[in-house]
Amino acid sequence: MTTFVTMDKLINYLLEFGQLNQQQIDLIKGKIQVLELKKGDYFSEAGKIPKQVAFIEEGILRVCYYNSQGDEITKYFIDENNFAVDINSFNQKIPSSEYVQAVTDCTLLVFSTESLNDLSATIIQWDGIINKITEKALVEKVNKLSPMLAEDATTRYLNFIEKFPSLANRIPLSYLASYLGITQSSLSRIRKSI
Amino acid sequence: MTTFVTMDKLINYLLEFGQLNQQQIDLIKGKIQVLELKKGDYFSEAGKIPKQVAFIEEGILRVCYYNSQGDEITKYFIDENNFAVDINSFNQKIPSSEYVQAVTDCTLLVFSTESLNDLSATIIQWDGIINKITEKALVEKVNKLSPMLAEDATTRYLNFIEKFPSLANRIPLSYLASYLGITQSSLSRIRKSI
DNA sequence: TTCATTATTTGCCAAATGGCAAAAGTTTTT
DNA sequence: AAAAACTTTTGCCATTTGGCAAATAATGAA
Repeated sequence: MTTFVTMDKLINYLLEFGQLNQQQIDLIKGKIQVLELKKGDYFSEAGKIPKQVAFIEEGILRVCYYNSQGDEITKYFIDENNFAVDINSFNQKIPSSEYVQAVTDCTLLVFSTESLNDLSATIIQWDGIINKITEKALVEKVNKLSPMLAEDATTRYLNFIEKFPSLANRIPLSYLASYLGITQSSLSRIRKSI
Repeated sequence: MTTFVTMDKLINYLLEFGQLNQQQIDLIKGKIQVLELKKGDYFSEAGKIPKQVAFIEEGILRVCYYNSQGDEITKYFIDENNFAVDINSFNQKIPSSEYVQAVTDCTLLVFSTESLNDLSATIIQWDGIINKITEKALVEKVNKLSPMLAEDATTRYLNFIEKFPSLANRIPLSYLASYLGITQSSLSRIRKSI
């Protein structure tokens, strides 16, 4: 199945962080590979060195890992109009310790390492744009996580619903419970109590 | 009181992220202002637009804010050999929502906005180095915060002690309790139980 | 030193969350 | 449709943490 993808979301997103002329935009579009993931598919896996960066055109991904007790922990969810990559592993070219998995069917716009290198070498503003995007994404993650510690589980759940209204009842309890830092049965009880 | 400061820690730290020749190093050193803070002093305050970036040569800072209920929350601690700045407010030149306070007496190496601009314009590698440092610091924060949600308060406290062995009993309970996401009395009980 | 102030600990009880296993509900496979 | 596999809910009880106020300890000022 092929889906028509305009890439407008991506281009508009990039333009928020710097100017690009039409020639540069066309160059960028030419580097992109469209990747459709079905719910449950993995975009990248622990143990492998990530070789791609994805912009989420449509859908929701989650980043997860296994902790020292062997529990699968959802570190965070990433939604539409954001980039997904294990930035540390990608930059340092070391095996990732995380999985990136499609929580819903997704349309991803994928850049390979080589494409990114080309863009970096060709478009003078590229690195600056990417750095701004990276920084903003990380700051957002910190600002999201930090207050969660002070909130009780019900509040964390309500905040999740607010951010991902369509998701709460359509993903496995385990994804959400581990993200919220509670057990599945506690989450089930919280749901009932609301 | 004037303290002799070699700035070696800073230079070595910068060199981890990129190469610099002696001339560049001297230029950087010339832009630095040494700032001594006493325990409790503020490096920057909420409501103000941050105009400085600090490298912690000696001591420990904390970043804190007031939540919607008016509680003072310690967002994180920053120790020696790290930069401190409310990066969002600094870059966007908007008033900060956070305080940066000395938890112990500190020796800071301070760059002003203008100095940073000069260095950025003069040293070709500067932006790259700063971006790498920024990214690494933010990734570390995410990786630190994320597992805390899944740990119980005692584990979080033990991890804190491990990272800041000298601090646990020398700072107000309130700093630490709000960082750990528990009340002061809970922290007091956890302390006793260990 | 003494008083005043502030920080920490403690007691008491309530609320939140965990652990485990069984029951109920869903989905997938045959 | 039935069976199997998997997910979610629930019961029961233990543990953790919170809330509040009083007691104690530590700190700073007069």
